[in-house]
Amino acid sequence: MQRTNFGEMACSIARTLDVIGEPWSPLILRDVWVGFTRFEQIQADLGISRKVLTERLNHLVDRGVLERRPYDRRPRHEYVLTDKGSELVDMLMVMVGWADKWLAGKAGPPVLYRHHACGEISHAELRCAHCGEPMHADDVELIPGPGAAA
Amino acid sequence: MQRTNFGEMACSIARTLDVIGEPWSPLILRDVWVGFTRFEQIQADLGISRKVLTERLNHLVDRGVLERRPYDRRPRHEYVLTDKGSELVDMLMVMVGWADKWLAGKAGPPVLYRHHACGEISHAELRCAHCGEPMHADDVELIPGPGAAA
DNA sequence: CAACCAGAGTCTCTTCAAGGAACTCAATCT
DNA sequence: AGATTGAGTTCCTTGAAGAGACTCTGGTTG
Repeated sequence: MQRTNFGEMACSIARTLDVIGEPWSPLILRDVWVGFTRFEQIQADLGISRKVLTERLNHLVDRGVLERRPYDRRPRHEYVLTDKGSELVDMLMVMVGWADKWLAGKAGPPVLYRHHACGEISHAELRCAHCGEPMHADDVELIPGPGAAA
Repeated sequence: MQRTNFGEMACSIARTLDVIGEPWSPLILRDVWVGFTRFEQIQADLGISRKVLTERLNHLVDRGVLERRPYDRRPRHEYVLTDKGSELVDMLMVMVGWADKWLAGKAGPPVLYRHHACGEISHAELRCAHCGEPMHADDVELIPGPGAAA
């Protein structure tokens, strides 16, 4: 789908999009996260074309986000999140929080999240890794980093 | 691009993807966030086709993520983030944090973020809105919510 | 006042990805 | 031996992305 090569841009957002920047990839990660780990399960759950699912899984494995793991002597495998992939789930949780606030409508959110540490139904919010205070769009100033374009 | 209608799925991730689920939209939001607010600026910065940029901007305005605002009596406008759009920037900050950790390579991150509250170079991390403890992929249990499919 | 210019699109055409459906292949169950 | 199942492949059609030229509107310049 991507004709443009986002991976080469000197932009961390573009680089992330090079890995999961078309709509199926986040949904595939979600499925693996919640326990749909096999090809047929994911295909049936999402209704994605088998061809596209094959491509996306290969891509995600290539990029080190998923790992293909045999669960039988037969040609049978399941897909599991690597550490790298697991940290992408943070992004999914932010998407969920946003959609639950702005798009859920009268029916309310389809899924709720219980936090193990406190046992409460909650959602994720962004905090500064340094001081712990909230960190949103207007709370930061952008400055060029070492990998900035020349 | 999307042949599949993600907006109708009972999944908050799919609903978010219906709004910004192809690769250009997050980059457009980033541009508006950092101050490229006019059509020509965004087009030149991203190298996106004018046709596609027009489509994406209209879509983002339709969904209430951006607002089209005249800055002259002539047909001249700029695009600004609404509150709804501003909260999507949270997602972009998580993408940035992930790419800076896993994809930046030797050169290091292209952009750094200084947090106004503490003045330090930092990045965003996810905390439970209820107890303030870290909240990642393995820290939550998913349970059906009121808007779950029947 | 005519000519020129800039911003913000629209139109057209080509190429490539998504969707859908049928087919393959290996190993196991009956 | 034949049917079944998981996990893909292959082929075809449709539609979105990309590139570039064209348009339209209201200033600005000579």
